[in-house]
Amino acid sequence: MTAPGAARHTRRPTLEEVAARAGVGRGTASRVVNGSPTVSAHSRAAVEAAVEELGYVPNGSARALAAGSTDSIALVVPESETRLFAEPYFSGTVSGVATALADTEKQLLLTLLRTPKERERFARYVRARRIDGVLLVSMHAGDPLPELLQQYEMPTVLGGRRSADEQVPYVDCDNPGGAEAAVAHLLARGRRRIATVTGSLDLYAAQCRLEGYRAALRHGDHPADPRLVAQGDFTEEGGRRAMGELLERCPQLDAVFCASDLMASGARLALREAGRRVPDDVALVGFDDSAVARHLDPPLTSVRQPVELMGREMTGLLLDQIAGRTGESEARRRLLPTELVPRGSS
Amino acid sequence: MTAPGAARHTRRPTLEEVAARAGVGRGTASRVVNGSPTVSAHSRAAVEAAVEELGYVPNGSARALAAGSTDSIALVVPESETRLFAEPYFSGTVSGVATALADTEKQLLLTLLRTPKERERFARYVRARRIDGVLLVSMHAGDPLPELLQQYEMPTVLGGRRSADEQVPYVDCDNPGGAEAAVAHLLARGRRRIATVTGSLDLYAAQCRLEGYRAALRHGDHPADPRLVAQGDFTEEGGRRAMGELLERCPQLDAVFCASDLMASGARLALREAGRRVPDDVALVGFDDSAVARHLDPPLTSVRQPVELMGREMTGLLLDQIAGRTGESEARRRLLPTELVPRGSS
DNA sequence: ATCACGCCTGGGAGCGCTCCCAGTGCCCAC
DNA sequence: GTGGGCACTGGGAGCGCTCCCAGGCGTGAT
Repeated sequence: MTAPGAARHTRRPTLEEVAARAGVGRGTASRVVNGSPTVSAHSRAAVEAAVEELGYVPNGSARALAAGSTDSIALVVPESETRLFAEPYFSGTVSGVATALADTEKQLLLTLLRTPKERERFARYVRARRIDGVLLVSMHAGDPLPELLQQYEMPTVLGGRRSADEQVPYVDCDNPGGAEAAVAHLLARGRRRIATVTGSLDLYAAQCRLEGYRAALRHGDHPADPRLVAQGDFTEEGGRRAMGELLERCPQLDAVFCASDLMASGARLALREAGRRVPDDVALVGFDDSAVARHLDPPLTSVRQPVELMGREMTGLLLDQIAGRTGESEARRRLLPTELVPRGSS
Repeated sequence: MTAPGAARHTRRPTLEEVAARAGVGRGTASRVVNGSPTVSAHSRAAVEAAVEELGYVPNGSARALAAGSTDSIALVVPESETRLFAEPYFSGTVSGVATALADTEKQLLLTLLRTPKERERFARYVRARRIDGVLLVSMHAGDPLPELLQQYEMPTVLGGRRSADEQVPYVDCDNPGGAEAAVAHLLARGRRRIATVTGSLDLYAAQCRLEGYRAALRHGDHPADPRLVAQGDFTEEGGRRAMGELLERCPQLDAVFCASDLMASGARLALREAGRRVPDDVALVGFDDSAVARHLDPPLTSVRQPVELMGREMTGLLLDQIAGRTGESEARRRLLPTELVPRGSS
């Protein structure tokens, strides 16, 4: 955080003034400030000195207007901030994005869309070209925002698809594979009556995890019993309630795969209330590998998503798009692997 | 989220084009768009129709350049995103700020400052006048950022003071009072050997809560025993470790006031490991009244901060500052009350 | 000497808005 | 009939930058 000594003007200096002081033209000054190579060493030094003495910082609005780019991108979360802050997925993504942006001049804006009013305002913000690109995270199946952004010709990357044939560039992780690995792991441990608590099924990720659960059973030549499937909503309370239903419907179940750690934590509560021991009576597996998983008693086996990496990849795709480096469609979507982390709960 | 039908141009329309279509001058068109009252009903209608037909949205950069304001404010968190997301304080603040901004045209930018590099970039962003004001949350005692922003003449409001004689406008809550109420409550319940786990003492809030603890003991004519004070760091693990120290130093303690719920949760773990029952053997009180408090077993008595309200107040002060409505110094700082929420742990 | 070519350079022409001033037209009072 | 006031309007002059074109000046080939 540098605070140039000479910067105590009320009016901030303009490029013109820098140029005058350096004894060069405005064009040359601009070239130096923007690192153009076609400037003589002499002029460059003079301008750099003037910039330093005057404490010059280019005016962002003017630059944006003239050049047509704002040097900022938005990370948009169409959720109440409660969920945002509860889930490790978001924090990891933010971290990855910030890391990828670290050696750019681009600024990250984190925007919550909680109400229709906020959505509308954001739409206006986009149309007013206040940002260069948008990262959309955790979009629900029918959400029209991505298409709206495309219509406005705003570069966009999704974190998580909305459906199998997502048209907008995206980064996603192998949800079915992760879920399948988790359930296969339970089968390998000799569990036979394996239940699942799903997430809100209007999220494609939740559907995929359910699909992975079913695939594992299929591949293990195991009958799928619809009574062993209960719907949660990615909250702890939802997990608890769903687990309660499962215990009522199928008291003899011996394992549960939950589509998120938070729900697994809720399920753990319900199991405790019902007097079931984990993992002795019932094995438990979650998804996300969040802090919750490590803090549970016993520690929760979980499926790790490479959230940080996803954030970085999303940023990469977006920067490509902004720069016009839009390769073939292959390069506009990315699928990252998940990994099972076995712990005491299974 | 409106998507005007006629908006399918590649080039977005300018004010000039709107004016031409409406058959008025640029000035009149601008007046209508900005809601100036001195426009005839006829012109207004014509311009509004043209805006609708063309799908006109004013260009933010041009507006910012001409008018000198960007219609966006930043909420800055100088912490790793891990802490940001773990603490209810932040989520409440974000919510309050967003609410206060809801019927403004201002956009909220959430910015993390994790590294010196990011701080520098943010400083440049501020100097480039990309935002109209800054909300700073959770600043450590010696942090120079607020002074830097003042030097850049950027309107600023702090969420939480850095010291007793904070010069920058701020909103804070009554930390000493809350802590004192918590400890007085423990005394009233007949506890006699009351320990405390403090937060990182480079945060003024942590010092205040410790001060409140001491004041309560003083007012209760109770000796203060330095062995009953252990330093934590606002994390769960820190709370656990501090509690361990306390149990070792003073096995006979019968109550603990923790400066945050997260630390109380860690303390709970340490107590359980040591075979102490809550509240029978040791009463436990936290601070924040977060979700953690309600989920603990038994539910945690805690001190509620009006976080949402704090966010709203901060925003109010900032908007006043931006609009130049800076009243006397009284109006530039605000202290909000805390409230004890008794639950099963005490 | 002449010309062509490269390297640098200055500054005009915008970018799309807001601000403001000088009108224009109209109505009412004298 | 004249003057003053009011309601509304058009468009010039910027805001501070980037883009780009025309030109100056040296160098080497002809």
